[in-house]
Amino acid sequence: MRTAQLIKASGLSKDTIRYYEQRGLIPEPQRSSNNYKLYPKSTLELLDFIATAKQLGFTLNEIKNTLHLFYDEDLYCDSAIELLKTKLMEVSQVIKQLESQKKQLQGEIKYFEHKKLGKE
Amino acid sequence: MRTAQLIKASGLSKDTIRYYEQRGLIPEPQRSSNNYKLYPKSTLELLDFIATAKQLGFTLNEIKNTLHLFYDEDLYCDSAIELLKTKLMEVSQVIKQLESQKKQLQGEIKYFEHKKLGKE
DNA sequence: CTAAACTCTGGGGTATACTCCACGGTCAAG
DNA sequence: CTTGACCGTGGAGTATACCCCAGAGTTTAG
Repeated sequence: MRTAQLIKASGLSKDTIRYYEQRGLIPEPQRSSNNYKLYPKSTLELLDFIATAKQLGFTLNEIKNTLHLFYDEDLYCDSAIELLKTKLMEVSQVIKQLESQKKQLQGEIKYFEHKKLGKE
Repeated sequence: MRTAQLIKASGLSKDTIRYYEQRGLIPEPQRSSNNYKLYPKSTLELLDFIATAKQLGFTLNEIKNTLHLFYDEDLYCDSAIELLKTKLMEVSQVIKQLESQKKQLQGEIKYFEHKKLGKE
């Protein structure tokens, strides 16, 4: 498929696709005689894989290091599980930090509300 | 106080302080005859204010727009409360997103663990 | 045949919060 | 008087994930 089709099918912009190419997330496509890019179907699946991984909180770099899971998914349940668990811990960690931040914010709000009462 | 003292007292690097100056978060200090910077005490308090606001999740831009609260704190309980509540909602929102992300991750892990069992 | 649509490339810009480097002036100690 | 600590400046670099623009070739519809 050509660029336009891939754009439509993936929902990504040309620049994003190009960027992924430059970053080595998707393979360099073949070219037709006029130098237009010709993507194999697998690229679309790969873009979906990337989108999913992004949703799960993986960065493009992390995804790049995980591409073997896409190409050889069946062989690497263990690595996949490990990666997912690591990311799960990271996410949980961030949530914890944010929860603490939330508490601090609530504390500050109380402080100012109290102060305000004192003034009235 | 001179730069070195402010660095020690605030725990920030010279570059960070300079950056805050450039961004307009702290006022341009006076200069001694040799062109050395001379910070008033208030700058240190201001840096503490900034540090607190950062901890609460405010960006430098947001903090900059909030500086009147530092300079005139008593007069603006309402604005402070409003800002804090807005930020609280933002943080809560991010937490929600992360919670959903966490669930997705747990789902993926289950999927791969199930798959793994099927193979054994 | 021409204008519009499609495609390619290189390169710059965005936002965030700094860090680091190099060059040069200034000041205190020995 | 020299050496090292201190101070100042401008400007580049970092990481992330793109977006936007301009210039130029290609193809398709009318």
